[in-house]
Amino acid sequence: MKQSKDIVNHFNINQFQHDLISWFEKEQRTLPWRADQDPYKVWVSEVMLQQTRVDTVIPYFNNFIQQFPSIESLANADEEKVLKAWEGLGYYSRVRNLQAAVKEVHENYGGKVPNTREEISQLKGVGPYTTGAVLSIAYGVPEPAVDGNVMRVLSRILSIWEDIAKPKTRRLFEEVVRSIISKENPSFFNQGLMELGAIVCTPTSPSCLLCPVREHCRGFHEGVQDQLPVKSKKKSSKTVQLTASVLTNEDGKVLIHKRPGTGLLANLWEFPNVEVTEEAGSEQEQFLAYLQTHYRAKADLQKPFATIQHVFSHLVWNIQVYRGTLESEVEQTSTIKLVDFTELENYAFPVSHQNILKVYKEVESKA
DNA sequence: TAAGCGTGGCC
DNA sequence: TGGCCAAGCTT
Repeated sequence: MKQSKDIVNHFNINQFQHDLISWFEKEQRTLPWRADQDPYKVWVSEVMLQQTRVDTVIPYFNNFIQQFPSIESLANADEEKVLKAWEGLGYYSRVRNLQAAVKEVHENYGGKVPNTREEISQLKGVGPYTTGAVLSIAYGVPEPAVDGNVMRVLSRILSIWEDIAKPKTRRLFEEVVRSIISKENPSFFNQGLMELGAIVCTPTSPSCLLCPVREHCRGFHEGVQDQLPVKSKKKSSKTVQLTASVLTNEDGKVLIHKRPGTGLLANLWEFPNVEVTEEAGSEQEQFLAYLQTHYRAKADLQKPFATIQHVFSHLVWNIQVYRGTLESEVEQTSTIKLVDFTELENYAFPVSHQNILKVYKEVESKA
């Protein structure tokens, strides 16, 4: 691994800072979280933007801030409503961690987001990137905020060939940023690097001819910008077979289940479902046995009305979906509910189960 | 360190 | 169309 000192040797730091920040001042996009530097709003936006596109985040951010405009309002909010506000955004542990961290700020920091690396980085869900982003953008502290954009942009500008998929490489880039960040305007420096990655120095086909820091770019001068950054591929995902059902009782109410508080889609609601295997008898038999043990419910299953595939980042669900009628009473608990269809909108569902409901309604309307 | 953790858009 | 990608964090 190279040393960051060697990497920035002969690099015109002052001119680079000036060119980058001037460009950002002129060309930055108008985004809702840039209206002010309220540390809480900066924080919320940074958490939402983790692994998520700007265009996707914008409506979620506006709605979330409208519902929970302050540290106090989010600290006191019902978790069910918080999850509902995050529904469809993915990586749901982000928002459970955010609320837990906001509660800590409310209780232990007088409702003020801490402004030191030591304090803020210890909050739940606040890692190295978010620490640097909030410190630099909200408080003007010259800390690195190294995300995928920054690694791509700097790997090209400085011709760095380390594998950016490795955790160790992020730490190298943090060292590099520490050695070139503007002490006068760390906010615009960090945001400028990210903005450049988002609209000019894109993953494929970077617009080098429009780049404000082209003169500083070793990758461009060497004609290797398309080979950078180096990023190893991750393993392909597994496929899981699931059987699920929309089960209604004689009152027309539907059975829903709350997922466990840890792991995939934690604390979200779903229609009853179980993983089925080749060996353990027919798919339908396995599902009926599951209903008996998990819900103490008997049901009359019709034929599957849909096959839904849902692709996650690390796995694929193939879901056979049955329509069915409950033939016994179901005891309701904190994780098992019988609700009217019109009430489903009060519960947060993963997209896969939103799709189950959508197809179910389409089939019902035709019948 | 590697794997788990969502979703939608893009070509 | 399936793989890749997008302002990462936790364990």
